[in-house]
Amino acid sequence: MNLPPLVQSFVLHFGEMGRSWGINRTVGQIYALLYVSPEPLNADQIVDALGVSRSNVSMGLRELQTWNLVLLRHIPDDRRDHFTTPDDVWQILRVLAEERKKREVDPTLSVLRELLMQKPATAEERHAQARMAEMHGLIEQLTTWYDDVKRLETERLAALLALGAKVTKLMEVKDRVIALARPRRKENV
Amino acid sequence: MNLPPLVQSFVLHFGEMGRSWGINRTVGQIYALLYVSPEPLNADQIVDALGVSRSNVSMGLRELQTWNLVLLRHIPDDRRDHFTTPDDVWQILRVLAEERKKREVDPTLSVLRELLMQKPATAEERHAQARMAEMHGLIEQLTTWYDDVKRLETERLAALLALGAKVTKLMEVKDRVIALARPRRKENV
DNA sequence: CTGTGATTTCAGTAATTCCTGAAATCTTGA
DNA sequence: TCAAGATTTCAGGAATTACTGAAATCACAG
Repeated sequence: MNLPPLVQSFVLHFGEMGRSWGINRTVGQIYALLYVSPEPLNADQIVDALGVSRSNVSMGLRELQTWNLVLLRHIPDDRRDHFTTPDDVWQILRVLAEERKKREVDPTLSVLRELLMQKPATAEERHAQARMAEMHGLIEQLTTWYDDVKRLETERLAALLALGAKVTKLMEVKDRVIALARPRRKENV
Repeated sequence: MNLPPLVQSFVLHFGEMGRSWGINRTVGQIYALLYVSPEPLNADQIVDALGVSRSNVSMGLRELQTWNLVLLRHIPDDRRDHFTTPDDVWQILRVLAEERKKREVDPTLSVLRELLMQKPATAEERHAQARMAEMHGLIEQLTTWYDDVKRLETERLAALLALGAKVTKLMEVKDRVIALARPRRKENV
């Protein structure tokens, strides 16, 4: 591996971290390298930088493309493909969230739905199904929220984050205002 | 494996899913089994249910305990340890979020901080550092939000989720009210 | 203490995943 | 159409991770 020390540390860290992210070392390293690189890189440059085989880089880039984490750039008068990452980190976050949901959450949701349709044959199965229903309910709430929030422009999303838990204060205020506006019923929202 | 069909499907799914979650098949299966089981189970019952070796179960339970995903229950007049999962799914979610943050986010944050302290030697390193700063900023915003929100009681958290993107509407209203209250300055928040 | 049963450890093996070099395929300029 | 360069595929070996059975350790009732 032949990289400036700062970049190398970053790349190595991402390589190791890849483990807990479900991608292999090389894929993690390629991503990190492209992320910090000032220019798009072609496959051979990645080979040189990381010291892994050409074919490994090819497979790694492929995987990153299926994750939509990498962009293809054409450089004039150069036949080779060059790669970058999107440069807006919020955009990267969105893509990452979407892909992880697709891989980690959606399949589970669909299995749960399927199992919840079946008729339990025993008390044990009935209990199991009740537990699955709880899990299903939670996941559905989370994904509904996510689908809702992911549409926000970055500006608003950031504002929402900045507000954090203080949002609940806002909700209380809203409830009070509404209560004032129509004071006849007690339980209104 | 010797389980009612409904439970078996669920357990098998979690075993497979474990891959993309950084845990191995057995660990995923043990967790799923405990999650749907009406009673706490001891290690031998898990062995029977899943058809894996006793030592594998022992290691799996160990890992689940380091994740804080499993509870130890003592059954009167029984020397063997029995295991369950917390039964509140929201609680499970909290634990999961906390653990994943600890494993997947915190190490990266600390590496980034460290690298950002160093002096860049070249233009390339300067650019890399700028990119790292962007990433660091985003992660910090997210974790600040998370630290804030995780303290909410389940009630409020659920209300917040239900509101979803509509929160921004609320924020607009707030801004308008404030603008009305002090109309002299334009850019106020 | 001691004996019984429960649990963990660990070395070896099985299974899986990763990576490579060689060959095949694709792409494009001449 | 061909040749040169670029990229991908893939079989096999390397590295890593998962799992097992046997032995060690632990916990506690008698």
